Amino acid sequence: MDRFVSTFTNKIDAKGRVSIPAPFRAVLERDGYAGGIYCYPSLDAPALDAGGERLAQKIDGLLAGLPDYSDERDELSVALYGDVQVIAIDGDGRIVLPQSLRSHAGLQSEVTFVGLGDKFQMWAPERFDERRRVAREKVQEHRKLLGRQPPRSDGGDGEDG
Amino acid sequence: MDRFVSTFTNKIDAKGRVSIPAPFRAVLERDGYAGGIYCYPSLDAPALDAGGERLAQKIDGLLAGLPDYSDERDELSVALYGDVQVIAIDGDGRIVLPQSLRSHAGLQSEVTFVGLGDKFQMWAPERFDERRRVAREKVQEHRKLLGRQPPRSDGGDGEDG
DNA sequence: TGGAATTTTATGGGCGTCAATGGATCATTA
DNA sequence: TAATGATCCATTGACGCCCATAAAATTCCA
Repeated sequence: MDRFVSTFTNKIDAKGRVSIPAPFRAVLERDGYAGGIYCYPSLDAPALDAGGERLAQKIDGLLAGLPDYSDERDELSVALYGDVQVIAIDGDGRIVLPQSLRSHAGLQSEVTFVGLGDKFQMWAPERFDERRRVAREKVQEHRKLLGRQPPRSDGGDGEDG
Repeated sequence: MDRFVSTFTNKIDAKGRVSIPAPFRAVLERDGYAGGIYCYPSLDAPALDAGGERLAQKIDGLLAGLPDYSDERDELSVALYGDVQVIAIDGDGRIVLPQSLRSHAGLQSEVTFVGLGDKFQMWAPERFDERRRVAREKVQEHRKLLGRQPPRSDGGDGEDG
């Protein structure tokens, strides 16, 4: 299993250090950890996106499809690479987030790590709670669209919620 | 195809551990147990939903159709993954539920495990009794509509811890 | 068929390990 | 030398792992 899953909340200490949850570290190592994680402000949320080598390769893959020196490629590479920071993990599994990233996510004393499969996000706990509320509503909508079919002989997905 | 069926009630011990009913464990193992069960708050009930790899694949399947780095994917993956916790099963078939999940379901000293086919739910026994009572009434109404009478005297349905 | 022996389960507790956190020491550089 | 950052060390609390016990179910045998 080499996907980021589950959520964890850790503290930021007086020096600005945060422990990356051990399960996430394990994923990063298996992913081919190369000295640092890739971290950037989420495009559509007050949070930070982060990941390892696989995430970096995915970003590369998106650019690969576009012709060199096209406007799209320039714009997209600025959007994708422009704010990316490579952050080192210390011997105890901790990172220090630069001020610019911290302010984007409004991080104060705690960080909630949210596994999203190929990458993970870092949130201020309060903001994540709010987002989660919204997210649950959206899932309910999807559930109405996808699930909730009359039970077939197969049984299928009761999806009772 | 192995499915989660029946209900069982087990105790939460002083360390917060609960035994997963042996029949459910058997289903999880045949399902390709990979180190933990996937668990999240039920969307429309004071309970927890849980399952094994098959449930995880269902969640992944919802995301599979969406392009990487689209807004939809980001939002939906937060929605789907955000609440999910991966919970390890110890050598004796027990799990420890995080505080956040316990409070959603109001779990105190006992947990009622309810099989729902592809997944199962965890309830506080009192709350599940209430839910079951409502469900039975609805079933009775259906029977009347279908012109069938309950064949047996029916009483409690055993199956408890 | 009935009862004894054996296996499976649920539950409780002890203990060692590891992760998270805080603090100290050392290096680096302005 | 002061300040900043990086590496190392220490504590503590949680968690994983092991064993013990009792109850229940299952198997086995007379």
